[in-house]
Parts: sequence; structure tokens; C-alpha cells
Amino acid sequence: MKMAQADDHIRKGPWTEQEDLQLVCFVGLFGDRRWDFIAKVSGLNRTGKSCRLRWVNYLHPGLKRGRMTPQEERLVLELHSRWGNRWSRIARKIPGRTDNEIKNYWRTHMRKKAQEMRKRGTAMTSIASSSTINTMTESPTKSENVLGISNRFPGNKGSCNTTDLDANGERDISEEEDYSMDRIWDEIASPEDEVNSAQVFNEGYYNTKNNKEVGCSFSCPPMASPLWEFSSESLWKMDDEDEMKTLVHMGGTSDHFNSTMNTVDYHKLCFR
DNA sequence: AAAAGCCGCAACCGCCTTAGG
DNA sequence: TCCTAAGGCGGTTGCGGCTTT
Repeated sequence: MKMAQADDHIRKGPWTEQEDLQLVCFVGLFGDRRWDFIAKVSGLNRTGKSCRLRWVNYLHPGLKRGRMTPQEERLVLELHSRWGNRWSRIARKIPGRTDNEIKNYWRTHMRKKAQEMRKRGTAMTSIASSSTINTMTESPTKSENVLGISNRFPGNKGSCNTTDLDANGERDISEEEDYSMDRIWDEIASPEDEVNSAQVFNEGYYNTKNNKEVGCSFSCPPMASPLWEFSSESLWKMDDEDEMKTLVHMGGTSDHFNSTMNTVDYHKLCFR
């Protein structure tokens, strides 16, 4: 909590319209880089971090609002299956969407999926072995342990642990009903699974302890440097032909790739 | 109509990385 | 090379609105 203690008058919580206006104004003047500086000169009693977050997640003119399109949803699933919870990385490939938005979407998505699964009472064994789920749409959000699910989900711990079956050899539903997402994730996360994940997908994986990429065999560009270049031109640039192909393949439109500062939209966003 | 529960999202926290001196 | 400040990122929380009971 080093930032807060510097100034007791630092504002927190929801941003007011007035604050938004001020921030937009000063970002226009000084660019979207020097957040501490902007926070100071703007007179906003906010931290630079808070300003940056507000801009990135809400005020940036390139942002799309509203529900994810099916194409975007598929892209999120696809990319998450590759990279796990690298939200900012995923967000860079989905024009107009922020890491926060995608993160929130995924969370909701996972919750729904988990509920559906519980309702159906289906064992994850069949799910994990199902080819229809090869992109790991049910993959966990915690860490990149997208595999190892099959022998870790309720009723199938330690691969077919018979203690999960009742006397008749049937599944103990009560335990499944008790299964929260957090618990599912806890079950999923384990070091050996990281390796399994990488082995199976052969697409790169991370050391979740320190978030270091420890292997990457799929063709992906190196980590893009900043979220966007220092310009208001476009937040999401397609800098890779493959990525463009992917998006075209996913059926996405290319309109927003070229999105530039549109004054009308900008003001719609900022002054709505 | 009111209360409870659920959901979506904005924002914060704390750790890690990077850049500059 | 080391140190420090700022930026970036992923995880988490809390609130407001909507839906259900």
C-alpha cells in the first residue's frame, strides 16, 4: 500500500463524470503514458494507476461496448486455451476489448459452465476426453493448468477414486453440488499439471509461480511491448499476418482493426 | 410489492517488470 | 550494476441492477 500512504486525500471508488472529463482532457494534452504526471497536473486526487485503469478500461476511444459477439467468444476460448489467463495478451488480439472485460467474461463463462456441469452431473472424465472440448472451453482460470482436469474433478479424483462412489457404485452427487468454482480451480492447479498441459497442447506454457514463459513452441509473436503505441490511432494493432488470418477465420470483422480516433464515438463514450 | 439471490462490471490490491538515472 | 519509480498485469472485491421467489 505504498501509494495510498503518500497522500491521505487520494480518491477511490467510482469515477464521476467530471473526473472522466478531466482525465480525457489531460490525456489529450499529455498522451496516455505518464500517468503519475497526469494524475498530478490534472488535479484529480487519484493515483496514476487509477487514472491509467480508468482510461484503459473505460475511456479509451477504441473500446467496444456491449456483449461479446459469438466470434469474440470463440476467439477468447481459442486464445485462452493457448495462453491461459494471460488476459492482456488475449485482449491484444481482440480489438476493442480490454483484459478486464475478457477476464470478467471468462469468469462468468466459467461459472455458468460449472453450474451446467453440476446440473447435468456429468463426470469431467467424459468432458475432458471429449473432442468437442479440445479448445478447453472449460479450462480453469487459475493458472494455465488446462489439463489434468479429468482426474481431478469431483467424483474422479486421483482417477476414479472409488470413495467417490456410493455403495451402488453411483456417483456421490452431494459432493458435486458442493463444488464451487474456487474449489474446482484449487483442484485443478498443481505443478505437474502445468507440464501435462504443455505436453498435450504443445503450445507454450508458463511457470505459474513467477509468470515466466518457460516454453513456447507455437507460432506467436513475442510479447508485444506496450499495450498500444503512444498514439491515439489504435489500441489494437494487427501486427502479425497470422493473427489477421486467425481473426478472419474466426469470422470477425476487420472494421475495428483500423479504428482510429473517432470524434463522435469518442464523445459518445466520454459524455454519455 | 418486498426480499433474497444472482450477475456483470468497475475498480482496487499487490506483485512483477521495465526504464531511467 | 544497482536502485527506485512508474507502468503493467492478474486476482479479487464490492456494488448496483436485474431476476426470481
